[in-house]
Amino acid sequence: MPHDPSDPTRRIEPHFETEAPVSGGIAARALAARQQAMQNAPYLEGLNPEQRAAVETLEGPVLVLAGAGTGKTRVLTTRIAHILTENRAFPGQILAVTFTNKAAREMKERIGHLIGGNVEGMPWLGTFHSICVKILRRHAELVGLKSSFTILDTDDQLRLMKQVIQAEGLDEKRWTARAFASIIDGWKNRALTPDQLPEGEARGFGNGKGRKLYEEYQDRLSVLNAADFGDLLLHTITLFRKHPDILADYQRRFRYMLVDEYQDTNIAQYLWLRLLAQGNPNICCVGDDDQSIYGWRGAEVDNILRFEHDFKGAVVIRLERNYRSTSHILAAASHLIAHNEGRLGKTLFTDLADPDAERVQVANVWDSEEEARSIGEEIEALQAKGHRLNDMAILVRASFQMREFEDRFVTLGLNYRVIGGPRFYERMEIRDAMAYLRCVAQPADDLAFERIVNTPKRGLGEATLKIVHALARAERIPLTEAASRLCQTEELKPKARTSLKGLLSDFDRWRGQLETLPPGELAEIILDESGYTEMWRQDRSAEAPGRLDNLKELSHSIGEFESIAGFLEHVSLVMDRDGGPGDDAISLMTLHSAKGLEFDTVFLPGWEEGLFPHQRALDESGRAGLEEERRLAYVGITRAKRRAKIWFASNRRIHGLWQSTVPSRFLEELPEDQVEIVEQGSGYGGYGGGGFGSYGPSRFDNRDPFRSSYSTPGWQRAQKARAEAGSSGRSSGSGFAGRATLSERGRREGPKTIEGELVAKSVSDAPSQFSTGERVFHMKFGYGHIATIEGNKLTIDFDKAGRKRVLDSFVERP
DNA sequence: TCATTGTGGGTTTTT
DNA sequence: CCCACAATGA
Repeated sequence: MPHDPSDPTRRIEPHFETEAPVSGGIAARALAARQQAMQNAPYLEGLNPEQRAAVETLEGPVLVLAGAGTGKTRVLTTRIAHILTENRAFPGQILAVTFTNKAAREMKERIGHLIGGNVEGMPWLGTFHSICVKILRRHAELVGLKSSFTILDTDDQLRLMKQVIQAEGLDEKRWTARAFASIIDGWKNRALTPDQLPEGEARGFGNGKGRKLYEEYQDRLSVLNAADFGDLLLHTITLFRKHPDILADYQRRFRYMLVDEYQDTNIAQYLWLRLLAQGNPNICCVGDDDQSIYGWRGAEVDNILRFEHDFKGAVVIRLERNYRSTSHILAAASHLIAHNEGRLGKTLFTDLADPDAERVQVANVWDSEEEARSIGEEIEALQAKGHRLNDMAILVRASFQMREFEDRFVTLGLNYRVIGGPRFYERMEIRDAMAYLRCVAQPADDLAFERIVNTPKRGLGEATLKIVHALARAERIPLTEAASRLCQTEELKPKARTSLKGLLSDFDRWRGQLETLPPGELAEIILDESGYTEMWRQDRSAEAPGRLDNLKELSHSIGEFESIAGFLEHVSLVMDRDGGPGDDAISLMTLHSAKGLEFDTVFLPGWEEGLFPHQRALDESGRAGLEEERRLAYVGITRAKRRAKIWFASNRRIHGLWQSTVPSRFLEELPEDQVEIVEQGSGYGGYGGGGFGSYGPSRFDNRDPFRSSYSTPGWQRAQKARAEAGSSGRSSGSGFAGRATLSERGRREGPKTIEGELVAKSVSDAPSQFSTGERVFHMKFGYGHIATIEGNKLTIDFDKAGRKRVLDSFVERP
């Protein structure tokens, strides 16, 4: 631990040596410290009594049940500040675990603010995984790895599993690598090593070969000196179990333990925590059982439900005072979540009286298209009243729902931002580039080698690779090693041999530059000399320029690291997405990725049976699945600070087929008093209007006279036709608001907008007047080049705004 | 080695 | 319906 006197954290360190004070006058000392803290601990000010209790109850197990918006992070960070200020422990004696890097970063930052200094001295604040890596690097040999082990990403895992499945001679279609990956994941989430698998489960996969495959996979990992994400926890648990001395060491070290988002822990994480807490009961878990939405990836709500049972003498503190939302929103959310049985029970409340507060709104639309249109109108109306797009979000259940909104926003010229989705480090070109770097920095990295050996094409196809593989496996040596041996022999075709030789000597040359060149520069050299950048420059496809940009960005960010190795370590654990708030834009994301965020206005579309709650959750997990879906709804509503607006459509296209839908049961579970049923301003004619305004057993029933009795495909087609006729008809009748906004922007005259929409529907395959590559101008997005054309829909790479899909009627030649 | 056709699957995602 | 991926043929 650093003891630099200039280090600002220095002044918060205790006066004692390595052991924290546990005995001898502790009571007196604690009292004195507390009194001092009460007097001059600004960080305690403004905490409500429950928060304060959560901060000050330092000894023994504590469960803080922190409802949405009740100041959970504040409690966690203040608690750490409190431990430090009261001299209960060194920074290095506090273990604080989070799930995401983002959460860890935020905590570090906020602690820094609280105690006024940096928190470099908190080495054990991080994600479960990063802390495990830290531990494993020290004791790697004890779990069959070398300290330099690499961490595989999902892509590498899949390829490895595929090899294992092939090696066992199984049918790859019947037993896919993907399925195997999720099964192994499940095993690792429950901390099951191959020998611990229950017989039934072991037989369930791969014609009864499950255990064998798992063993093989683990074996391959260890030969590669690699670990997957699950291994990081699993190996640490194994380490702790097999080496009580090492465990005792960590138990002694961690005087205080804090866990964020405890409701998201899986069994392995729970066991990991329990092992550490056995030596020292000062564990504080913070979480909200009502926000447990990750059961499908191994999270055990039971962990939080059973806390008092698992940690004897636990104190449970409930944070129910909400600082985020209006009372209407809280009432709606509370009412809904009260329908869950498996919960510890909390009721959120707020003291903030807000006479202008809007009730939660529920609106019905004919189909998803009208849903998008109507939400678009609401957004524009709010915008006109001075609300910023940054303060609004659309939260969907499934990502396919996003497309309709994107299309709509593009037509409206409304700035939007999709949160989530494929991340920077998951893009193909970035993975390829990183594979090159891995080959150079880690010569034994077979997976990286395989990935790029023939990218760009250099005549090293399957045939060559097979030979290299055979030798590598026979000799148990890395592929690069096998390749270089083969270059000495006549086994390969001359062409392949020359090419392979060239690649290997490139690797050697770059390795020689590892020490001398700055990492960013070297990365660029590697990508250039390997021909990788050239490959994309030659590529005429629309994505190529973007990929080149990404590569540039990559070598730029490598420049910020000490070494390439340091960069790789960072990336394998910190798969952060880039991009901050940026311009004013509405956020579009799934309910899952909205957890932890908040917005003034939240739009919640798609509340229909089958979609939300999702049919598959019901089918696969029954009541537990339904409850998790309900928690997801709860998360969605509680994201809203001032306005929550829920939509459900009467018809939705599912797998290409139009289906009439039933309103979500969650709508019935909202409290009548806080909810307002809205007739869409966009005019909603006769459809379903009959059921509105009057509450009853099924207040959201559309009363469509046809729905219940007709469900043949032919009838559905007829309904669809009717919907389309209806929608354009409605547009002319009541779509004036939308059109006015458009023409105010000076884009098009009103009628043309409608024409545009009609055109979009009816003659979408008419040839466009534009051609690919042409430079065009768009009112909202500026200049750009046409990437692709489908009918009258253009995909354009804008200079500033990036790639967008727009209707051709909105662009013109410059 | 590449382009085309066929097939299957379609919820949520972090490390 | 639409996308991604795998097998197939030139």
